[in-house]
Amino acid sequence: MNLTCSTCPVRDNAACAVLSPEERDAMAAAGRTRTLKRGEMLFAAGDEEAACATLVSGALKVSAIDQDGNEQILALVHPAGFIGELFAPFAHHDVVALTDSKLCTFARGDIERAINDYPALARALLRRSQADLLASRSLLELTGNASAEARLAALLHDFAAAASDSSCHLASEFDLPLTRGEMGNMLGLTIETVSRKLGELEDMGAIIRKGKRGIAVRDAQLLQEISGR
Amino acid sequence: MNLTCSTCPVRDNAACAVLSPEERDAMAAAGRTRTLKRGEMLFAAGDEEAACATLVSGALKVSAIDQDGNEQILALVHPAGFIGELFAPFAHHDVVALTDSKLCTFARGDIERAINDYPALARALLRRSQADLLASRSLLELTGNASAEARLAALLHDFAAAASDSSCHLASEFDLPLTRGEMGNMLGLTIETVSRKLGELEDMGAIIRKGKRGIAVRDAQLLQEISGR
DNA sequence: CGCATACTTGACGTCATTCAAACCGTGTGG
DNA sequence: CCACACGGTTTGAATGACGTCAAGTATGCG
Repeated sequence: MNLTCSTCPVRDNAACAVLSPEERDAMAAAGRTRTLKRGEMLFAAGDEEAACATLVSGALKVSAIDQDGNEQILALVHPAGFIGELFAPFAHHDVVALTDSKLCTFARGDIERAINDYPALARALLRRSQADLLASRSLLELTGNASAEARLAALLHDFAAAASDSSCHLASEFDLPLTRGEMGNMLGLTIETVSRKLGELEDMGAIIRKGKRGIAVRDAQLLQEISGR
Repeated sequence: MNLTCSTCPVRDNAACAVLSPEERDAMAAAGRTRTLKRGEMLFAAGDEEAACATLVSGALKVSAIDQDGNEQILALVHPAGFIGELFAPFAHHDVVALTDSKLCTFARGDIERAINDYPALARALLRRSQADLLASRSLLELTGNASAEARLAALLHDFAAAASDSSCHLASEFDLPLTRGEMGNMLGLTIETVSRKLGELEDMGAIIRKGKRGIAVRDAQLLQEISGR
């Protein structure tokens, strides 16, 4: 399917926002939209012709599978995020949809050409890459020393912040984008520990579980204190 | 001190290698060399006027201090590496010299100007940033699930690879660039655990400790197996 | 309705941490 | 030269947090 940037929900936030209208039209001619259902894979570790993409809606996970078959989630991708290892000969990680998602994909060659032709695009991607680097290091910081409780509290805090439209306060209620197992894979914990600690956070009065995936923040202050930041 | 690119040991590998001679001269006029002694800080988390820099020789660590005062090492910087958060209003992490180091520093404004003026530089920094991102995710992968033994084995393997001039095999003998405590901070372990596991790796025949910091690789194959990759 | 998938809960084991003490190499001052 | 203090390291024993194994409980979907 061809791209229709004019109605794109992330056209002001994605990397392509820095392009002039003419430049964007040229990119749009090279790109294609693609939809992924929950669980579908965009590309796998080792793929040589992994496309690049901007996420338009939905959510993705970037994960690695170790030699025992355990998945480790390395990053989440939110709308306007860019996926693709530009200078690597093959993909290092799997990229999978967490929810039904819409993307705007480009062949590697087209992106490389665009980076050369449009300096502003290179700068925009550099900015995104640095943001991804910071996010990756935050996760590293979190999984490095913190207790299971603190890790989970921090993750919930992040989700609540991401689910809120305002950037300054938390959503009071939201749905978890990840299963217990995925949260465990992200934080270096087991399903059982995640489940138990969620219960304890509820007992402490920080959150309330609403069914399987729903979370209501009862005491944001407390949640933040437990997370240790 | 002014820069003398012609004798710079990393002039073919650092980001500035992509510049034309004239462009590089212009950059050199804006930059300054700086030396750091072991333990000296380049900048601290929160600094607003953190300079950017290319590491010429030595080694740096990028680390965060949590609210209990524990350091967590997020990344190591090797010669030709670039340091600096280009788009952040302030530094998020500390950067400290692990050994006596030589850098080539630039004011943030000068780097930003150069990125705008020289598209090739933006691309080179993008490439570096993506490499840093991969490194950060590797560390994440390592500290996520692996046992203390596997983490340490992987770290030693990486050091042995970094210490070798050839990119395809390990150095058979090298000095640890980090103290036990720093290795622990990097891997999410305590000093005591690092010390014990080093002993066990020696008992298993994977390595031989030569004094405090020296390591000889006795069985690279075994080391790799223990590391689980 | 019945199966599958995700989640919860409990009992128990294990690995890394914690606390404590001793050890080593190096530099310093008497 | 020796004593000694200091930082980094090693070693031991006890504790505890999280993992493992196993059983049981929703929730949803054909």
